[in-house]
Amino acid sequence: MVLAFGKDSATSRAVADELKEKILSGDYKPGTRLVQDDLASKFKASRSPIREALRMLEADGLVEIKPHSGAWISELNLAEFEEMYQIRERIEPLMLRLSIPNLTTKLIKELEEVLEKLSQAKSVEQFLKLDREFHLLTYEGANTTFLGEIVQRMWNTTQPYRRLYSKILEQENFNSAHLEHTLLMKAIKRADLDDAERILYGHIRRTRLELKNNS
Amino acid sequence: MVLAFGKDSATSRAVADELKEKILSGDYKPGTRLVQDDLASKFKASRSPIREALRMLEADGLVEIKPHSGAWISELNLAEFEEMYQIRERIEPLMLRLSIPNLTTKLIKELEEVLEKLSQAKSVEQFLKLDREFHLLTYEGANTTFLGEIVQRMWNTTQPYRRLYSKILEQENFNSAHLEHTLLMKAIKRADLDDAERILYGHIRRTRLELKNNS
DNA sequence: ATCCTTTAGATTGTATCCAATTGAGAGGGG
DNA sequence: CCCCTCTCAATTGGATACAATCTAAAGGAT
Repeated sequence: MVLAFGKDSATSRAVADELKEKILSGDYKPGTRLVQDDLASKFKASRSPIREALRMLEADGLVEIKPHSGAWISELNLAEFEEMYQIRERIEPLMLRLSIPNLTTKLIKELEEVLEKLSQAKSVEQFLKLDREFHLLTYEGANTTFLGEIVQRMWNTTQPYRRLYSKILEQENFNSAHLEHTLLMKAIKRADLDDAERILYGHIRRTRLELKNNS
Repeated sequence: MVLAFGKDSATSRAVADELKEKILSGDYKPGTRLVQDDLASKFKASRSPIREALRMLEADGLVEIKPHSGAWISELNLAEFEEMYQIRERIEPLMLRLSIPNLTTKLIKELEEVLEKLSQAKSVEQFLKLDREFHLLTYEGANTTFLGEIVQRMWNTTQPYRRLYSKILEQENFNSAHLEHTLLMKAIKRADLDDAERILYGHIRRTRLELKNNS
């Protein structure tokens, strides 16, 4: 074992975390085959922890395992991407509702700073990173067991594709996004649960439809 | 939605399926510790496939694994149970909307038969079984990749608790449920997506609130 | 040339052995 | 009497060896 980074010293967890990083950052691309022996030698471990790591990534939706055949980094077609967004439309507003009452002033200040940076983002890469940070921060107050996991999994698996599809979106989209983010911020600050839900729903929905129309 | 009882010959999958059955049927109860050696001798296999099976069950939300410590059958407290229902309120109406346009006449006939049996159910056990069958059948037309998995996972992890909590519900609850089921059936038959969504949302929500008030 | 069958190599699945970690109980100090 | 530390048995995590299975290329028949 060479890594020993994650929170528990288990090698399998460390391998899973490292692979996750590489997939989310776009380093490993969807459709890539993951061969256990290769990973084992790359991480200087045996295949046992590698296999466990692959199972963990499967649970995160990042990897697909076909029995007796192999493991591949999950691929989404446009229909599946749309499905994810439809699910997000329904559950992220709920998560936001559960979160807002528990947001501390410190978190709200942080949110405003991220929003400010987001409004000045120049590259697509930077926009994606800050957009993710902003939205996940708004959920920080939600004291949930399962919803947070589901939401995070959605963001994870769609991540490489947001990067891909962002390039086909017009500047106009980013303008709309900024306006919606600003409205969302205001609704959060006055703790208007219904309004916040509605704005977020519209925000995700609009993005989904723009993607559909531009593809 | 395809129920896809995995038909790959891997023993790890077989073990996972068998354990899943036992947990869902209430044979193995939440909180029970699963010791790898015991399972290995029980299934007459080595620990390797057992460990893989446990990882699969973890992905299904049926088991929790603590590093270097062990695996336990997932437990839900009331708050978590409520959270699950809140999630279901949001996503099952979506799944129903996606399903209805693709429901065949054969499926609708089947639905009506289940509904008829459901209205005559005498025992709690029978009611639970038929209720599950009815609802999951209404989703059969949904041609989804992820939503079906999420929904099924929700039904799975809450299963032992529906059995538990059903006993504290009044007869009145079952009457309401029957009326709602009938309304839902009608909405499905006339393919009224909005109405079907609304009825299902209310159905799940009412159940959640009744549980909250009676606990 | 195309399709089917065969077969060898690569890869995944399982068994077994050893190492690392946990946690419960014994024993000593406050 | 309580609490803290230490030790050891039980259990999980990882490495290695071997078996089962899949895949793709080669060869033969139509």
